[in-house]
Amino acid sequence: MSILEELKWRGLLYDASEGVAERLAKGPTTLYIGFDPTASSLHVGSLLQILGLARMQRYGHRPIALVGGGTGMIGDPSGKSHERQLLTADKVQENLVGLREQLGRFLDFGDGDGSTSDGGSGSDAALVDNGDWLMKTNLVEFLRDIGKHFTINYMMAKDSVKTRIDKEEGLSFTEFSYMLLQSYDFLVLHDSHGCELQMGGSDQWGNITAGAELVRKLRRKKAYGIVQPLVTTSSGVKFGKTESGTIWLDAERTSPYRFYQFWLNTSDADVVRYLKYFTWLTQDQISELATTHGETPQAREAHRKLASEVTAMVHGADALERAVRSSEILFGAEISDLPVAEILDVFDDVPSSHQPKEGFEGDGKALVEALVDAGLAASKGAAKRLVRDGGAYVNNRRITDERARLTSQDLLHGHLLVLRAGQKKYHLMNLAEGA
RNA sequence: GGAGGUGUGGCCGAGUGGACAAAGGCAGCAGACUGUAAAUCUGCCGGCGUAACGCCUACGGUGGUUCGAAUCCACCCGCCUCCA
Repeated sequence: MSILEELKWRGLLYDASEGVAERLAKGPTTLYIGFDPTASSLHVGSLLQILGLARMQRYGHRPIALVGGGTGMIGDPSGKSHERQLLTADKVQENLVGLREQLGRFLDFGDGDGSTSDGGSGSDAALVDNGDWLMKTNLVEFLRDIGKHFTINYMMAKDSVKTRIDKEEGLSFTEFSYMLLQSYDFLVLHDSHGCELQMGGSDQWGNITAGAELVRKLRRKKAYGIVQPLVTTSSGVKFGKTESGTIWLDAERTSPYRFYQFWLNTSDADVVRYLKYFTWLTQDQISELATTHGETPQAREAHRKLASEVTAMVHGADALERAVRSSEILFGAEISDLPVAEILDVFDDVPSSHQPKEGFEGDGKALVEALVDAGLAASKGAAKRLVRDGGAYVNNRRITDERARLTSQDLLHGHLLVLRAGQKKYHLMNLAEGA
C-alpha cells in the first residue's frame, strides 16, 4: 500500500495537488508542515498534523517540522472569522520553545542535527524556524522578489481571503500578507532542503497551493500539497475541547489521566474514525475493533484501545499504565478499602489539593464548602444544587443531604478525601496535619 | 457633521412603570436509562442564606423623575444603517 492509499483509507486525504501520486511513487521526497506558536503547547488537534509527518517518514520520506517564529508574529487569517490579536515577540519565543520540545518527540531525527542541508537524502527529520529567515528579510527586496509574483486578484480569489473581505470587519493588510510569507517558506525550504511537498489541515489549502505555485514559477520545479481534513466530532462540538478546556499534549497542562479519559469518552459515532486518524493500528486491526464494537458496544473495547494507543504515543507507556490504574481506582466502587499508597498514586493525575485538617475536627466541615474548596462547584449555591440533584459523592458514595458535614470519620486513612461531582469529575483532598 | 436605530443574564432573544433575578431558545450542570457513548426524559442553571414570595448585585454608564424603573427623562459611551 502506498502512503497515499494509506491516507485515503484512513480518511486523511482531503485534497492533493495534481501529480502527487506520481511524484511519491518515484521515490523519497522531503515535505514539511508548519506549526504556529499561538500557544506554548500543541493540543490534540495538532496531533493529526504531527502524525502526518510521522506517517510520511515511515514511508521513507523526509519530514520537516516548521515552527512559525516569523509567521507567528503575523497571524494566519485562514479559517478565522476575525482579525487576530497579535502575539508579543516574547510570547512567540516562549511558545516556540515548548513546541520544539513536543514536536521532537514524534519524529525520528536520526543522529544528525536534523537541520543540515544535505539535499534531502535519508529520512531523518528536521526542525526549522521560519523566524530564521523571515526576521532577516528586507521589505523592499521581499516585495520585488516575492510580492511581484502574486496578483491581488489571485489572492482575493482564495477562500480564506474572500470570506473575510465579505465581512464588515474586513482583513488587515498584515493578515492579508500572511499567504506571501507562507509561500516564501515553501520556497526557502525548497532551496535549502529540497522540499517538494507541503502538508497541512484543509484550511491551509489556499496557502499551500500559493506556495507550490511560487516554487514552480521561480524555480521551474514541481511542488505539491496534500491537506488532511479538520477533525470534527459527530455532534458538532469542536474537537479537542471539553468542559474543563483544551486537551493539550503537554502533561503539565493536561495530565495523562485526563488525556486518557478524553479519548476513552469518545462517542461511539466517532471512535472508529479516530482509530484511523490517531493510531498506527492497521486496517485489519481497526476493522476487527469495529466489528467487536458493533457487536458489544458496552464492552467499549474500541474506546479502550484508542485511549491507550494515543496516550502511550504521547505520554509513554509508564504514564499510560498509571492513567489506566487511576481510572480503575476512581471508577471502582469501594474506595475505602484501598491502601493509602494506591490512592496517593492517583494524586499525580487527578486534580487534587492539600487542605488544612482543622476544619474537619469536631462537628466537621460543611460538604458544600468542601465542594467549593475543591473547585467542583462554583459557589455554595451551586454546590447545594449539586447535592440536591444527587450529583455529589464522598469517597464514591452519594450524599444527598445538602446540610451534610464532613468529619474526621469520613477521612480515608485519617487524611484522604475523595470528592466527586457527577460521574466523572474527581478531586482528591489530602488533609495535612496542621498544614 | 446630519438623520435614524440599537445596547438585556455565557450566547441568541422577549420584555415599554409594579406580579422581573427578567419569557423562550441555545450552551452548561446534575439525575434517570445504558456502557465513563449517543439519543431521550426530568430537574437545575446571579450571589448570600438552615429556610422563606428574605437580603444583596444585575438589564451599556452617570444622574434624575417616581412610593416604585430593564421599562420614563437628561447627558455620556459603544455598535449599526442612511445622508454629507
